[in-house]
Amino acid sequence: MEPIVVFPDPPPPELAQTLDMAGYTWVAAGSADLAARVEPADGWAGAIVVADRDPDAAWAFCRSVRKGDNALGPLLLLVSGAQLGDLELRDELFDDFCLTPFHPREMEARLRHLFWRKGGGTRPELVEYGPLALNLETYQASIDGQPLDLTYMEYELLKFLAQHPGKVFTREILLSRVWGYEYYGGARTVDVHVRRLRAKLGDEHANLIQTVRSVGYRFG
Amino acid sequence: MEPIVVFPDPPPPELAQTLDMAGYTWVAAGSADLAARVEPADGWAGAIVVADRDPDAAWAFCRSVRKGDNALGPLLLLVSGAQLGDLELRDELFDDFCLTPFHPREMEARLRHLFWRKGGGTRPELVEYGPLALNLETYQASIDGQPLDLTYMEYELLKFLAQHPGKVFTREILLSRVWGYEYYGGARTVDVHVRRLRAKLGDEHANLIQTVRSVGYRFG
DNA sequence: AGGGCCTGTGAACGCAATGTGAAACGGGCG
DNA sequence: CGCCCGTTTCACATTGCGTTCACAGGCCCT
Repeated sequence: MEPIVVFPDPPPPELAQTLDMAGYTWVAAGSADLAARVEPADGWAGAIVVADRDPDAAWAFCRSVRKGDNALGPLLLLVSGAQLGDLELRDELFDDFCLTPFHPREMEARLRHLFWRKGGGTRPELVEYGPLALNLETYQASIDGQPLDLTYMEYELLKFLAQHPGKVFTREILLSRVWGYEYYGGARTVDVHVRRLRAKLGDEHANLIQTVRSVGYRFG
Repeated sequence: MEPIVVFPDPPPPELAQTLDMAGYTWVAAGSADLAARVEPADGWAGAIVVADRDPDAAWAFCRSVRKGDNALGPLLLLVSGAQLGDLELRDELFDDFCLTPFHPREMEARLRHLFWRKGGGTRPELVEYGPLALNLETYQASIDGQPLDLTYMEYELLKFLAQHPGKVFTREILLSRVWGYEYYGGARTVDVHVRRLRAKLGDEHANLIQTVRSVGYRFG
């Protein structure tokens, strides 16, 4: 089995010990860049991200590793109880989570179950909503079966919105979740991307992205 | 959302309480037969099986419910730490598990994540009062199920009032709490917004916002 | 009944939030 | 180096809606 990539470097000793005891091979990486550089030819089996120490760095790692073109295996988060609320908007970033301090046997069980699920049923990684379909593997979007020619940011923005249909997001939230936490720039950038998305969606479906005045945008 | 089926009947009180608090509708079933008999037309949203009391019965329930021709939603197990080993050979029976005693917020997070993975639908945060419902995530208000087209300030004012039913607020208090502490403007602004709210609520429900002469307004 | 408050009502004003077009920026590639 | 594409920023147009005002109507007290 390919190794698991673990963030951060070094990981907490109890995590390292648990992984060793359970017989997993793993490699620690201090950043997504590093993880990509030392990635084995056949990819990582999955990732374990410790998020209770430096949450922002952990989320950034998740995002980067999930955006990689390689279809990364399951991603398991390690969070503190106080972070449970933070998970709400980040469902797409992880497959399972475990509270710290964790019981080694619980961690083992979760990892085993994650990898079992991975091997058993390969699901088509799709986001669908009405006539819209986003293929997360091929980075292709289509509406009514017609492929859309979206740029990277357009695709990412549409994906994020479509993953939370109905929910309203402020421009600031969108900037931090789609562009990245460290992004510092004008909020009007969002408007412009929304405009181009609407144009590419066509008159008929432009209203898939709705404006909520003095709040933000909503999909659906 | 369709109800969740819970085993056994009755479930542990803390589980029932957590589900209620999180806003899920659920039905307890003492056996798979019973669960099949009372199943709604559109199926169960998922299942929660408490396995720490009577493991054998719990496994039997899982097997039966999984064998049903209906594609049951996610199945979440509730197990004790001592049972972690038992999970190893039963990966196909469940989608996620939670250790007892469980933290309500962990349970909520797992349920949300399970249902998110299933269909993208998350449980909305609502403010409800009689026929009125305010969805805090989508910024949508509805009365008797009919959506209301409210502006931002109308929505905010109605939300504030509905969050404190029965309580009377002076115009000054409303201005400071809804508009903002630093707000400096005429108190008649409140009147106008109340009027438009009443108009949009319709004749039948206009009295949801009551005038308390020479004091202010009250909801309910 | 009458007068003083208080609230409801309709319309108009003005600003702030958003839409829109185009130009500047920046990085990758030939 | 210069071109191309995607992104960001800016300036301007537009419109939605929050605020204000004047007046009408109702309630309560004397």
